[in-house]
Amino acid sequence: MTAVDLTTHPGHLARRLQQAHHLLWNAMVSEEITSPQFAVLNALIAEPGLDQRGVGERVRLDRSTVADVVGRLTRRDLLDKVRDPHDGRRALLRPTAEGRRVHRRLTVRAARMNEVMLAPLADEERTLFLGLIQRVADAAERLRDPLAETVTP
Amino acid sequence: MTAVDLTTHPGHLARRLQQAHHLLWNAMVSEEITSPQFAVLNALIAEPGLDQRGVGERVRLDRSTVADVVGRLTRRDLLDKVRDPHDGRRALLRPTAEGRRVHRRLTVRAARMNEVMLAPLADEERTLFLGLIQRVADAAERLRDPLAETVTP
DNA sequence: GAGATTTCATCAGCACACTGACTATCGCTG
DNA sequence: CAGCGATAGTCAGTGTGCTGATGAAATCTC
Repeated sequence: MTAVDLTTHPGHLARRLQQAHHLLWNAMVSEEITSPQFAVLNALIAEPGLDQRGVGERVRLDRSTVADVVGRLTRRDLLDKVRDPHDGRRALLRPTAEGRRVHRRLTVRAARMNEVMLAPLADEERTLFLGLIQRVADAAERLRDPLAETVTP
Repeated sequence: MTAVDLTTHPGHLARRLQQAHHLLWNAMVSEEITSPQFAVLNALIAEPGLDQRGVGERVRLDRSTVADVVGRLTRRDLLDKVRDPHDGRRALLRPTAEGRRVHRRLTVRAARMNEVMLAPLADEERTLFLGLIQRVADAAERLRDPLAETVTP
C-alpha cells in the first residue's frame, strides 16, 4: 500500500540509463568489444605501460574487474601484458597494433552513438546533464576515499 | 595518441553513477537486499499478484534477470510464488508479511540515501537531474520498442 | 639485514544483466 | 477438436562488478 515512485530514485534511474546505453552500444558500436573494454583500451592508449591498478584508477574499476577485462582483451590480442622487470608484482599493459586499430574504429562509432543517446536533449542540456552526473558520481567517490583531493596541481 | 575523454561519454558516466549508488546503498540501506531486489519488491507491493513479465515491465528488467531476482526473494521468504490456476504459464507473485516489513524499513533508509546521494546538487538541480536522466532513458527504451506510446490515458 | 607492513595481482563467490534456445501452456482458427 | 502460433518461464552462456581471502613481491623499520 505504500509503494514508492522509483522515478524519484537516482539509483534506479542510473540503472535504466546504463541499460539504455548498453542497448545503443550493442546496436551502434560493437557486439564484440564492450564499453568497459573500450574504456580500458582507451586508458592504455593515453598512457601505455600502465599497470592494472593504474588502469582501474583511471577507468574507475576495481582490481578484480580490471583483471577480467584485461584478460579478455589480451585473449583477443588487443593488449600486451608483460611482467615489470623492475617490480615483480606489476604487470605492464600496452595496446597492440590491432588494439589501436580497433580503438580508432570504435572511437568514431562511439561518438555517433553518444549523439543518438543525447539526441533528446538540447545542446545546453547535454553539457548540463554530463556535468550533473559527474558531480554526483565524484561526490560519492570522495565519500569512499576521504583523500585530500583539495588541489590537483 | 588519440585517446578520448570519457567524461564526455554518457555511458561511462552512467556506469560511474551506478557504481556510486551501489556504494551508498550497501553502506546506508542494506547489504542483504540489493536495489533491484527492492525495486521488484516495491512493484509487488504496488500491484500484488503480478506475474514475472509484469514485474519486468514495471522495473525494466528482462525475463531472465527477473527470474533470478525473484528466486532470491522467494528463497528469503520475502515473496510468495504460486502457479496461476487460470493460466498454467503464469507464476503469480505477492509479498509476504516479512516482505512488507522489509520493504517498509528499506523505504525509509533508501530515502535517506537518496538525500545523501543528491546532496551535492541544489534543489532545482535535483529535479532537473532526475528529469534529464529519465528523458534520455525513456528515449532509448522507445528506440527498442517502437510501440505507439503516443497517448497513455 | 631480518621481520613487519604494504602493495599488486589472482581467485572464489555472489549478484546483476543480456541474448538465444528450449519447454509448457494457452488461445485462435479451420 | 486438432493443430498452429503466441506467450510465460527456464536454462545455458557470457560479461560486468563487488567483497574478501590468498600469495608473491617490494618497502619500511628496527
